[in-house]
Amino acid sequence: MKTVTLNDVSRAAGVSRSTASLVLRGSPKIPETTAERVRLAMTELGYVYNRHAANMRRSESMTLGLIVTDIRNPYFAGLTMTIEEAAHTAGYTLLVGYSRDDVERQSLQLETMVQQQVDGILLLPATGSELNAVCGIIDRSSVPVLQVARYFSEELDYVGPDNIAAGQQLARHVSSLGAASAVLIGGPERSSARTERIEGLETGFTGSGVVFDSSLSAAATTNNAAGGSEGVARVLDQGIWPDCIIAYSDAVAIGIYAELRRRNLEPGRDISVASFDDIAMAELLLPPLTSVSTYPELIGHQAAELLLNRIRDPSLRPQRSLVEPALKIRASTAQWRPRT
Amino acid sequence: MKTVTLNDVSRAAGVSRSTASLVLRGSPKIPETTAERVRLAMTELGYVYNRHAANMRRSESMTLGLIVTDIRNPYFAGLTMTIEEAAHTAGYTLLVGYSRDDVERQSLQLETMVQQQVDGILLLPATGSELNAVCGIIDRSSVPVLQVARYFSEELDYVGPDNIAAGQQLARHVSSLGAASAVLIGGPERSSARTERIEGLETGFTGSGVVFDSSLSAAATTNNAAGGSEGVARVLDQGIWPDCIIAYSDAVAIGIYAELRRRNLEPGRDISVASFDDIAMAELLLPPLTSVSTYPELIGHQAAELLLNRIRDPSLRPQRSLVEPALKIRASTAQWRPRT
DNA sequence: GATTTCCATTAGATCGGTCTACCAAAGGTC
DNA sequence: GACCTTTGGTAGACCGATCTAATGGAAATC
Repeated sequence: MKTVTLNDVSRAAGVSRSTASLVLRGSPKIPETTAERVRLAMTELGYVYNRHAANMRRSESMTLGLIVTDIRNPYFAGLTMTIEEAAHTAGYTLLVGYSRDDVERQSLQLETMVQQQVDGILLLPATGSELNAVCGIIDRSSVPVLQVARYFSEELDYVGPDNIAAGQQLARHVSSLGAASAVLIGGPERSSARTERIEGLETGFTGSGVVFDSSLSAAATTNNAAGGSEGVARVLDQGIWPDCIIAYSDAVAIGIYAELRRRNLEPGRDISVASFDDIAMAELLLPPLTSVSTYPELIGHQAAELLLNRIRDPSLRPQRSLVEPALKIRASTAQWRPRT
Repeated sequence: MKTVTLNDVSRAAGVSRSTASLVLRGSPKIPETTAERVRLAMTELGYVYNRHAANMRRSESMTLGLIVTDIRNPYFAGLTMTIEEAAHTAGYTLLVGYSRDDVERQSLQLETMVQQQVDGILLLPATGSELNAVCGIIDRSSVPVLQVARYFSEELDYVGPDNIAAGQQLARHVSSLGAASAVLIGGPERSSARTERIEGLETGFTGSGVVFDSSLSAAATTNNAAGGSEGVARVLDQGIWPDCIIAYSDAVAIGIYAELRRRNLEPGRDISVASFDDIAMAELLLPPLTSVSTYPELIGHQAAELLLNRIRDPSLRPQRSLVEPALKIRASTAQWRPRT
C-alpha cells in the first residue's frame, strides 16, 4: 500500500502541490471553492499529513523532550502529566525518557532527543548532572534546555519550588510543636532540591532550640519508600530517637511510616513525621501526613510556558521561576507532645 | 549559527557525502583510515545527526507512540517505565500521551502520533474506545497498534494480565476465609479488564456460598482513590455491610481504606479488603493489602517485544498474550473472622 | 486603450540525509 | 596483453513537505 502524498492529492483535485499545501495550512489566499475540492480529495484518498517532511523544510519539529528520573514517584508523575498537557495544547508532542536518576542514561536520552530534532528539552536532572556532562550535546545543537525541580547550572532556565521557603515553613511548624530534635531522612544527596531544603530547615530552626541534623542518613538513600525505611533504620540503630523525622519527600515518608511500625513505633504519636511535596497519598495515609505542598501542576505549567517562550525568543537571558509552597498540617505532627 | 550537515563534514574530510553517510552507519566498505578522517571532521565541526532527514528517506521514524490513561496510578507508571526502557534498548524513542481516560483526547493523540510517523503505537485504551473511533486514523496510516492492559478489538494485538484467573484466585481466597458476602468497588465500568475481573470473581465464587455483587457501585466510579471512597460510601449508605470489599485496583483500595476509617471501620478487622495489581504501596499500607499481582513490568516488556515483532513483520495474525497473575495474601484479609 | 493592481495559482529549489547505479584503479588469472 | 574481480568511492535521484519568485488573466485606474 503506497502512502498518499500531497502530490497525489493535488493531482486528484486538479491543482498544484503548492496549492494543496496552502489549503492544508488554511491560507486565506485560496478561495473556499478550491479549498473544498482539495479537502475532498484528501478524505477520499485517505491522506495523512507527514509532519516530518514539513518539519524538515521548516527546521522545527513541534516536539519537546522531557526527561525525568522516575514517575513511580507520584510527584513526578503529576509533573509529567501537566507538562504533557501544556505541550499538547500548544500543539507540541512530547518525547519522554526516564533517566532513573542515572547520568549515563540521561546523556543517551539527551543525545537521542537532539538527534530527533526536538525544539526544546525539559530536564529534571539526574543527581550528579554537571554542566560539562550535559553541555557537549546541548552546545553542539543549541537546543534550549530548561531545568525542572532541580538545577545544576545558572546558565539554563529553571522552574521549581521555593525549597528554602518550604524548609523554613516546615522548620517553624516543627519547632512550634515543642520538638527538641529533628532529623532529615532520604533524598538524592547532591541534588539542589535537597541542599535547598536543608538550608531552609536550618535557617528555620535557628534560634528555636531544636537540634537539627541532616547528615545522619544522607549517603546512599534514595527518593522512594525504600530510602525512607533504610534511613529510619540507620538513625534508630545509632541509638538516636528524634522527636521529629522530616522526610525528603512524601515517597520517602511512606517508607518511614512502614519502618517505624516494624519497630512498634507509631508515627504521629511516638515520633512525629513531616515531609515535602504533599502528594495525594499524604492525606490518605494513617495518620494523615503533614507535608509542604510544592504544587507540581503549577511548576509543570510554568516550565512548559517558559520553554515555549524561549523557543520563540532564544535570546532571552536565563530565567528562574520559583513556586511558593504551602504547609499542610495534618495528624502526623499535630498530635505531637513531649515524651513523658 | 548554521547547522552542520553531512555535506559540510564530507567537504572538510575531502570525501563525498555518500562516503560520509556510509561512515556514519559503520559500513565495512569504507577503510578505517578514511572513516577516521571523516569522524574527526564530525567532532571538529560539531556535527549532529539529523534523524528526521534519514527517517524521511527510509520511511521509518524509530519512534513508538504510547498512550496511557493516567500515570498517577503507580500501576500505569510502572508499565510506562518498562515500555520506555524496552523501546530505548531497541533503539526507539517514545512519544507519549496521557488520555486521562478521555476518548476524544485519545483520538487527537493518535492522530498526532500518526502524523509524527511513529512506527507503532502502544495503546492503553480509554474506556469507551471502539474500533470505529480509533479505526479511521489507524486504517488511513496502517500503523500497527497494540492494546495494553485493556482491549476493545480482537483484530489488534493485545498484551495484558489474565484477569479472569486473577479474579478466580481472589475469589477462592476470599471464600476460603469464610466470608459470606463480597462486593466489587471501583474501576472503569465498561473496560475489558473490569469485565474480565468480574467474570473471574463470579466463576471463582460459584458454589462457595459467598454472595457476590459487582453492580453496587459500578456506575461513575473511577480507577483511583476518590473512586474507592465514593464506592464505599455508596455501598454502606445503602445499608449493605459486606464481609469483604474487593477493590478494582490498589489505587481504589487506598480510597476504600480512607473512607472506611472515616466511618470508624478498621480495614482487615471490621471489613476485609482485597484488590488487584499489587503495586509497591500495597505492602506498605496498614494493614498490608492483599492483592493479586499483575506484573506490569512483564506486561510492558512483552508488549514492547510484540509490537517490535509486528513492525518487522506486519503480516502476522493478531496476537494475544496473557500474563499469569499471583495472589499476595496479606493482613487486610488474613485477619478476617466472622463478626460475632 | 494602455497601464497598473490584484487575485489565484504554480514551477522549481530546498531541507539533510539514504540509496541505486556506476566508475576508476589495482590486483589476479589465463 | 586481454579479461575478470575486488576495492574504494562518487553522482544524482529521492523522500514529502514548504517557500520564493513568477505567471496569466481579470478587474481597476488613468
